[in-house]
Amino acid sequence: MKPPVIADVARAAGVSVPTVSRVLNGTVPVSAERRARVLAAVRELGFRPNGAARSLAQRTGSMIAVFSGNTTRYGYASTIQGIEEAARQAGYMVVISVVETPDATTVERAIDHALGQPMAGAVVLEFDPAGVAALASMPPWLPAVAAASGGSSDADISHAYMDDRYAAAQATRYLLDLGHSTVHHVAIPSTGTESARLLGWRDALRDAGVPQPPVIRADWDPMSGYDAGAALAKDAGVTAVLAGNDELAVGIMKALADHGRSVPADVSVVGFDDHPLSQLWSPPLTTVRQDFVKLGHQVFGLLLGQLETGDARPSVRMIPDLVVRGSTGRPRTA
Amino acid sequence: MKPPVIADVARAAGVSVPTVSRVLNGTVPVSAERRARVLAAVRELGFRPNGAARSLAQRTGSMIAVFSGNTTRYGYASTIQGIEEAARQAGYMVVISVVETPDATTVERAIDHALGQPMAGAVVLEFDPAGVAALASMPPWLPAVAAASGGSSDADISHAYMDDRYAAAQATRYLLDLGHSTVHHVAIPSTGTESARLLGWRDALRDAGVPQPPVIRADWDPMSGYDAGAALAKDAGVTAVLAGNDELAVGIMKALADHGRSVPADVSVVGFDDHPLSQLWSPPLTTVRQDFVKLGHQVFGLLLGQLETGDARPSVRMIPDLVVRGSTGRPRTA
DNA sequence: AATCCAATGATCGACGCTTTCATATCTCGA
DNA sequence: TCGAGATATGAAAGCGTCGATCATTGGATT
Repeated sequence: MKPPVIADVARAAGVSVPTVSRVLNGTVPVSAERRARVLAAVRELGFRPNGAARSLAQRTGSMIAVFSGNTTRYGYASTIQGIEEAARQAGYMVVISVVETPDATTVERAIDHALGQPMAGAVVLEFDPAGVAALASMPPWLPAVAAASGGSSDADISHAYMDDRYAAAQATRYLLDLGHSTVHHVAIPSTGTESARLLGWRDALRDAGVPQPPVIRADWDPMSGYDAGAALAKDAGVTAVLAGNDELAVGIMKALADHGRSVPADVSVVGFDDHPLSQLWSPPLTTVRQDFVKLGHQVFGLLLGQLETGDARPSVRMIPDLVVRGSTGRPRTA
Repeated sequence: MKPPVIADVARAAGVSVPTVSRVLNGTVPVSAERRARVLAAVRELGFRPNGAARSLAQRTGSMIAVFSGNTTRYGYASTIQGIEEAARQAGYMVVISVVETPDATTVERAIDHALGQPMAGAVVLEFDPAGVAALASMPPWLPAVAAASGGSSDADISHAYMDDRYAAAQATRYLLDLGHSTVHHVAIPSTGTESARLLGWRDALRDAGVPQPPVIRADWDPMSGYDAGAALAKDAGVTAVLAGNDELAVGIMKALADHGRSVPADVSVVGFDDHPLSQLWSPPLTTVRQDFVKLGHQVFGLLLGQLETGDARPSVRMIPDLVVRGSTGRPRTA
């Protein structure tokens, strides 16, 4: 049992192959009568044009590759969802290419693999070192854009980015304004240089002329937030923490609670991302809301523009906003 | 600037086009010296075979389509990750095709779109009505498998499934054994028939000869769990709740807390899925652990077997296990 | 040294679709 | 009524790759 091809349709409709093609693509007028015959044949046979042949003939694909790290993380999954929605709208399919580590072999393998297929363009999720490496290895002839958090490493490529540096500074200032003498930071893994969130936190502390506590490094696992929180809990001087993301914030809060320090009475905690569960926490988490789905829409829009006009669009900046909930308050002594 | 083609490589290496093809595919012996020249040319030009031409010529793709609902939900995202890992291992790319609703138009569009590309096979995430509908519309010539939770609607297609019915019954019995007089259930959206989780819950209650409270219907949004929890909180007779998933459980627990009922002292709550954050809750959530990543591996294995041997593999059953943490305990009066 | 048999390289179509290009048909104004 | 222009349609030529068929070379055999 094989799928029907265009010749089968042509035969069934009693027309030539190109005529069928013209009806399907609607570029050239076809008489109403033949058009009807063709459409009827298409429906009857359940014909679906062969994408491989199609992209071979018009030397352009209708798929876009998304290079991403672990797709189960909230920010990644949401951004991909946004890209997929926008792509589907525009008639493109999304191919996921996971790049787990930034080493050359892994990156090359992923790119080779993806670009072995007929791709119209690529979106790189430049949220981690692997993304940065992938971006650096993109072949020049492939239209590509990047979604980033806090600026891109590659100025030649247009990108949509969350201004996390600005937002982190804002969140830090908010804590400072509440009366906290300083703010600690538990950082997510960096993209090679320091994460924009860390940079913004540092900016705010510097501008306020406040001492900078040492950065606590965590990985993507919420449990590493727990470990960081446990360390923080032992230091009575800690009254405010900016977490690199909500998962980490949750781990931190749990550790704090387990060590007898209450949130927000003893310690204020601010997260990052506005994870769907963060508002259901006790207390509800104050966090920096990131609209990743919209970021996905935007970055795909950039790519689409590039695909249609041929030249790159200027980058798009998105500003996350602070959502104040129950996990932050004035320090005891203020 | 255009990507190099095989003819460019042949010219650069001073050999014929088929020779390059043979070096690349390694089917027929080629002299060591020419082979070296070809490989050098490939590397230098950055040549990558055109997938469209390739799949057209050998009429088989190296991509597999995954039909899924909203990809940001934990179970979906994790399963897709598992599929992607296994597929990458085996040299396949994963194409995401989101089917948002079960209506014919949406399903047809998604399938048309995906199958327009050269697909080797398809995996359907049969976790919701949209998945069921997608499965029903799969063309017969495409090798397809399904990942399901609690049995598949289609006996002709091999599937890997979590035995949620069994697991839900087990979890319910666990609560009953703790001394609760009955167990309430907040259900996730069903797949057309009732969800396996609901069925298992009902099994356990029936077998125990215990009255079945009315089912509370929720959707995928954690906030709908909150609403359900608020309703439950008003009924003093409620001492145990089996939630359709962890997100819902979190919402329920929050509502319970907001209404002055403590967990687990007043009400025991059991979740489903073992979401990464559920152990960091206060109290840590007792839940039914589902290894979705492994489910993804398994279901891809099924597809791969089918692709290689041509005939379908028997279905694979996976048994989730109950993880007892802090959100459950004996009822006050027991 | 002549013949035959590997071993290896080159030529020649598919594959399914799009896209010139040429042809048949038709319309309309002079 | 006839020719020019417009228009629908068909024939043919790729798109980049792979597989089968042919042609060639070198060496081994007698």
